[in-house]
Amino acid sequence: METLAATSDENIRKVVSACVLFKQLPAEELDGLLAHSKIISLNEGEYLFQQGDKAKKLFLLLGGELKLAAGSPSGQEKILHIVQPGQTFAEALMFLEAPTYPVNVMALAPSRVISFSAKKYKTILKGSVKACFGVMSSYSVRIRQLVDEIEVLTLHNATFRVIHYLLKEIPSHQHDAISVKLSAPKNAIASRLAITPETLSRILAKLKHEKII
Amino acid sequence: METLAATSDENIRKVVSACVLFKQLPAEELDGLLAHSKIISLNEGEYLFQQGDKAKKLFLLLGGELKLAAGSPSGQEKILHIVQPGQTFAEALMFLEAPTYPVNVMALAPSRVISFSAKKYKTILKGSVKACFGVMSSYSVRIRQLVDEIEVLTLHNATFRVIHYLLKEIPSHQHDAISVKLSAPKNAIASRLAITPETLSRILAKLKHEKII
DNA sequence: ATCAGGCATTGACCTAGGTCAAATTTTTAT
DNA sequence: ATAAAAATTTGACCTAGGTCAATGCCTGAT
Repeated sequence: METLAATSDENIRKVVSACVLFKQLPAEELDGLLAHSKIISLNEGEYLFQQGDKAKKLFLLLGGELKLAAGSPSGQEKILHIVQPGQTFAEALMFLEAPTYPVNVMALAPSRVISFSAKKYKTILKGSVKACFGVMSSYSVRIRQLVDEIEVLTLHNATFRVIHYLLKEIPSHQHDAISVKLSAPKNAIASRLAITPETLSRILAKLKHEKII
Repeated sequence: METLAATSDENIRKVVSACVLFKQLPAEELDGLLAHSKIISLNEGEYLFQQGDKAKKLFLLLGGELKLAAGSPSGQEKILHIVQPGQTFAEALMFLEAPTYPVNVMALAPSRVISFSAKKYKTILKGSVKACFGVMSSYSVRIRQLVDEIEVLTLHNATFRVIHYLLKEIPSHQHDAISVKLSAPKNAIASRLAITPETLSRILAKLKHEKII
């Protein structure tokens, strides 16, 4: 089940240093950071943290799958992001004043996460412009994605959003793809697209009927 | 009409160096940047750039008011941000590969903008961790705002969004405020909230009727 | 003062997509 | 293999908010 599982210390180091936020760090700094890091295992359905908790750490997913979601008082929730192994998250809060997580994070599958002290990481950043550039790049990308998402959410209807999502799932080679394997449970996709599972089901049925799928 | 108008070179320097992105820069670097900057005047309704244009500059609004908006093929548009004097924009694209503006920028009032070369600015950044920290902080804030906006757009209905917006407009002192002066034309507010002007009008009427306003 | 061209409001109507509930399929556990 | 639980699909219905069109309201120009 675990594809990119980082089990040994050796592997962990490799995964961590492959990540934009860490790849520029000199070896000894990385060691210092790793020394203070903690590995957390989550079962499916378990929460890493909740919306509103004080944000003092940043995380990297080693294996499994996580969802970042915001909940409304009325019980609905919107998935903002699904984290894949090798990706960091909660790293954008580091520079805020008294940061609080804006989402809660739940494991969609048994997962392993490594957590770093935001403070420690910032200290290291002070010594490395290159590392700062890594952070700035990754923030830029995130901002772009968020702006695009707002655009799609507000300017396009549900059917368009579904098609848009499907197209992005096709791995670009084989443009005339026959079948797309949905990488996530349908209700998660629905939440990402800000529609109900029922609507998603109907849209897919409609597309299957009248278009190519 | 112009409140924060920066007319003289003296003033411009002050406005620029008051901004997070520039305040950490050593004087000579700032001079270098200013030497390569250009001041652009826009009449109401004029565009600074359009969605899709190559992004090679970053901007600071000196005076006036701008809207950043994305347009859909069907002619609708969604205002993503209204820029006030002293604020920078398009700065998040600097670190992307072959960046293209994701929005178009139009003046809502006669405006003056100063533009800087993104490349030049990045070069300066390489020499100053402090400046990098300014950039990272400002990106963080932006990311947080965007995440919050997605949350509000997807999890709350139009009425809630209007109330939410109105509350943010009240300047925090005088919590029992009598009258709020809308700082923008109604149709701009509607677009920011991703609703039609008609709906906004109805919601305001409804609130006026049954609640305090 | 008067008129024209925009905003803003109001009304009538409509539709995308939500809600609730039942039926079906898939998954998981025994 | 079989039962129980969960996820998905389908159907009937409803409502928030969009669309289109008419009307009133300013503001600035003649």
